[in-house]
Parts: sequence; C-alpha cells; structure tokens
Amino acid sequence: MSHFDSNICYISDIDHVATGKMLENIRDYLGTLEKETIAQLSVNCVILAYHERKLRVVANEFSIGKGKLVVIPGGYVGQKEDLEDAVQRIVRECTGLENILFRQFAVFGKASRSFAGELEGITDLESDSDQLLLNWISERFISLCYLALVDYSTIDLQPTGFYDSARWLSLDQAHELAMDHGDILHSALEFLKKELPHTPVASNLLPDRFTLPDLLSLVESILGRTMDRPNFRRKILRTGLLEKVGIDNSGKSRPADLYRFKHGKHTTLMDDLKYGF
Amino acid sequence: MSHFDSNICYISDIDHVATGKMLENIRDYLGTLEKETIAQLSVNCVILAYHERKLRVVANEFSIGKGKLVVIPGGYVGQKEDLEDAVQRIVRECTGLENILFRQFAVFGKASRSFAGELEGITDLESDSDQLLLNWISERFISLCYLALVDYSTIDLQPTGFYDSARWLSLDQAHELAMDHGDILHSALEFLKKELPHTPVASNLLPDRFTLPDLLSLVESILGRTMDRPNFRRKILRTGLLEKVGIDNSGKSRPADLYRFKHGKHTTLMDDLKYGF
DNA sequence: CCAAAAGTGTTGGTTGTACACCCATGT
DNA sequence: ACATGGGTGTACAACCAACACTTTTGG
Repeated sequence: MSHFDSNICYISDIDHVATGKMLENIRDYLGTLEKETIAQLSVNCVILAYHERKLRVVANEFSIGKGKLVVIPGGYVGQKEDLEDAVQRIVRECTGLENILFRQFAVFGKASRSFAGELEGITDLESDSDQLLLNWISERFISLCYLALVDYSTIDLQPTGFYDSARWLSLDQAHELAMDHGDILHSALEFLKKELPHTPVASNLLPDRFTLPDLLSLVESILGRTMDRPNFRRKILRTGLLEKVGIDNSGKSRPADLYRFKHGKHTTLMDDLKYGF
Repeated sequence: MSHFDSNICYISDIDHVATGKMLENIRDYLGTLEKETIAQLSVNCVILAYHERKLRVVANEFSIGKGKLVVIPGGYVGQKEDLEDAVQRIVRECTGLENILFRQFAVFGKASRSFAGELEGITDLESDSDQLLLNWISERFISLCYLALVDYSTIDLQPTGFYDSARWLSLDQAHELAMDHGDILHSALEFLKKELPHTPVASNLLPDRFTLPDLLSLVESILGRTMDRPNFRRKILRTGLLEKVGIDNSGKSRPADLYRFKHGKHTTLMDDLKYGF
C-alpha cells in the first residue's frame, strides 16, 4: 500500500501516533497527498447491504483531538487513477470485495462544504499533527458519491490498520454521520428507491439463495411501503429472472421455497429489465 | 465579469489576441484561474432543446493554433462558488436564461482524460500563448456533467465575446464534438430517455403552448421509437397535467388543439409524476 | 372531392389490486 | 389442534395495444 493509495480514512491512523518526528511524517504525507492526488476532490462510497430485514450502510470512524467523526467511506483520487478504480479500491479496502458493481448518483460540493464547522467545538487539539490534520480536512471538498450494493453475508468488516473502526450502521443511526454524510446517505436511498423498479438491484443485496418473503421484505424496506404478498410473488416469477433451487426449512412455520437469480440475469447493477414494482 | 467567473470557453477569446504583452496577461489569467478555481475540475452542461422536430444541443467552438475544438459548454468552479451556481452561470452565459432546472447525470474522469490527445496533430502553434493554453488544457480533468432542458424559442445563442462561436448541433452532428464530449452527450440522452417516463420533461423543452402531435414527436425522438397517436393522446390527457388553451391553425391539414402544462405542475425537472410512457 | 393529419371509438388481452382460501410446519 | 406464515385462486378494475373510424382543414 503506497501513499498513492491513501484516502481520508488513513488519516486517523496517523493521528494516533505521538508527535515529534511523526509531525514531519504527517507533513510528508499530506505533501504527498497534495502532489499525487486531485486536490479538493474525494470519492465517497455508500456501501449498502441487507441484514436481519434491515438495510445497513458501512461507516468509518476516525478521531481528531478528542473529537470523533463517523463518515461514509471515502478517499482521494490518484492523478493517474481512473475514478472507477478509486471506487473499487475504496470498496475493496472496506469490504475485501473485488469487482463490485456501483453507480455514481450524486455530487456534493457546496462552497462551504468542509469538516471545519463539524470540528469547531474542538479547541483541545492534542498535538501539532491534530492541527495539521484539522487544516487539511477543513478545505472545501467536492465529493463524488457512488452507491455500491453488497451481500452482507460475504463481508468481513474488520477495521484495517488505517481506520479507527469500521462498522455497519442501520438507517435509523444515520444521524450519527458527520457533516453532510447523512444527506449523502439519504440521497443514495432515494436514488435506490427510484432505480429499483428498473433494475435487478436485489441480486446484489441478497445471498445467492433466498426466499421470496426475504425478497419482498427487502423491496418493502427500500420502497418504504408494504406490498401484497401473493401479487408480489406472481409479479416476480413472471419476469423469469428467478429459478427455484430448493426449500428453506429454517423458519418456524411453513417452509419457503428457495430461489436464485438465473445466471447471467444479474450481471449489471442498473439495466432496464423493469421489475415493475 | 471578473476572472473569478472565467470558464474554459473564455480561453478562445484570449487565444485570438496577439502575443507580446498579452503573453503576460495569459500567465496572469491562468495563474488567477489556478488560485481562484478548483483545480482539474470542470462543470459541463448539456443544454438540450427541441426545434423543428429534432433535439438539439448547444455547442461551443474555440481555436488553438490552427486547430479548432467543438465542445459541450463548460467551465470551472470558483473556490467560493456552489456547484449549482457554477451550472447556472454557465447556462446563463450560453443562453441568457436564469434559474434553469438541471440535473447532474454523470462524471467523466478517466486518468488519461485531457485535450492533449485531441491536439497532438497540431505542431504549428502560432504563439507562446497557444503553448501556454495547450499546456493548460492538457491537464487531466474531472468533468461534472449536468443536463439542462430549455425552450428553443426563448433562446438567443449570440456568441458572447468569450467564445469564437456558439451554435446548435443536431444529434447527427455529435461526432464533431472533441475528446469525449460526444460520449457526454450520448450519456445525457440515455439519462433523459430513462428519466422521461417519470418526469414532466417535456414542459421544459416545449414552448408554453404546444400541440399534442408536437409533444408526441418530442417523446418519440427522445425514446427513439414511434408510438400510437390515439393511445398517446389518451394517456397524456389522463394525467390531468395539461389544459387546452386554443387551436393551432398553422398546419396544412386539420388544426390541432393547443395545450399547456397547468401552472404548478411542472416546477421541477425530475419529480415522480409517472407519465407512464 | 380528395389527401393529410387530428381526434374518437371499440375491442381484446394484460396487468394491478384486493381478498378469500388452502397448505406445511413447529409447538 | 392451533398458530404462524408460505403459497394459490379468483374476480374486478385499470391499462395497453392495435386498428377502424370520423372530423376538419388545404388544395
């Protein structure tokens, strides 16, 4: 992992090292960032998954002084790095997943947009490095926002050495997000809600094999309204996208049929299949 | 108009002035751009209109050396300028329109993305200022792309003093666009095609009063397929968005009814009214 | 009168919606 | 047996698509 691959999350790592010679390192580090990445531009990835009948989003935490920020994972874009590669890199670092499907859904870039306001209360910066970092993240930033849908069961969210921590946030914890990252999440959910009817979105959020009640519950939590179970069943099966692959006996009532998406029917995140919800 | 408001189109203006003392001015100008705008970031506006039963897009042209580039209008973002304000500014400069509705639909930012390749053939740069400009626009750029829909009849595309020229391009002239600007246009049209069924898009592209055959023709050219006229008519009128306001006698056969969008029914570009095409 | 283009009517198949009902399991 | 939740059937309304038909203009 070179400095070139650095992203905002790494900063927290450095922040936890004592001052002294390290101060120089931070200068070097920030200097390198400045030279090898695009200034004032960041990529943020809303990584959504579905677990225990709830949508969840990956959040990262990092500390500065005695303050702590909860953010949507993000990072910088290398001068010689494609935007898409930057997104893949960030998602890989957070989840271990390769070749994820994702979509750009918004750009956040108000003139006043920085972490400065967020950190106003923090007058007790503990070190010069804190001050350096504060200056750094107080710049105005343009965030390119991407949505990635992942299968919760395949992900190990071990915080890497670069984060203080990484964890799943359920949507009712969105208010914990710093700056406008709550708005970013909200915007992502609106985007998903709008795209859902035209896309095999669910194939990215569910495990390989799933039941129709699970799929229904997922769709309901995305759309924010309940649907008629029998009608939903017919509508989905009519698309011909699913095939029955067994029976799920884990429930405590009548077993549900297990389905999977037919191979090749869910290779893109946003095509135009028209589920027709 | 201050340097702070500058955008890529202005460059052509400067380019047309002889070298000498002007060379210093260009240095100053580029230096100012560097300080007062966000580096390597630009905003591009696909400004679409509908005229004579065809979709058209605003293009700008500027010269460098003996080369000439046709581009989608764009510009830089001031350090203290909101992204949305930059879009408004660029659209205003091109069309004279204020308070346009628009939507961000894509970001273009490949690592190799610059005008350098486009200008490789041009070895006969006429002046030092050309060379300066070439260097400037050979940087890697991230383009935030916005779609704006406008009413052709209200627009005066006089090239301002800042452009060599500005003109309407019909879609079959898209290949004239430099670099990846043809892709940007294509992406905008795909976006429009996808959003159309959910949005009162037409209210932005048509004059206040229009006939249903006109609207049908517009929809057909966006979707790229023909539709059944009687069914289209019923579907549209059923929405309750239109009201009849007269009769159009300009045709050479049976006159068509004139309609307009009911007030307040077309204030947003992209809401969720579901035309249901 | 005829051609051209706008507008109306009709019909049959498809889809959406609401709800009653039956079925398979755990307790 | 009963509660729970999964799966099936049915009936009506709304909608879509195709196409025949009527109306209003210009030539």
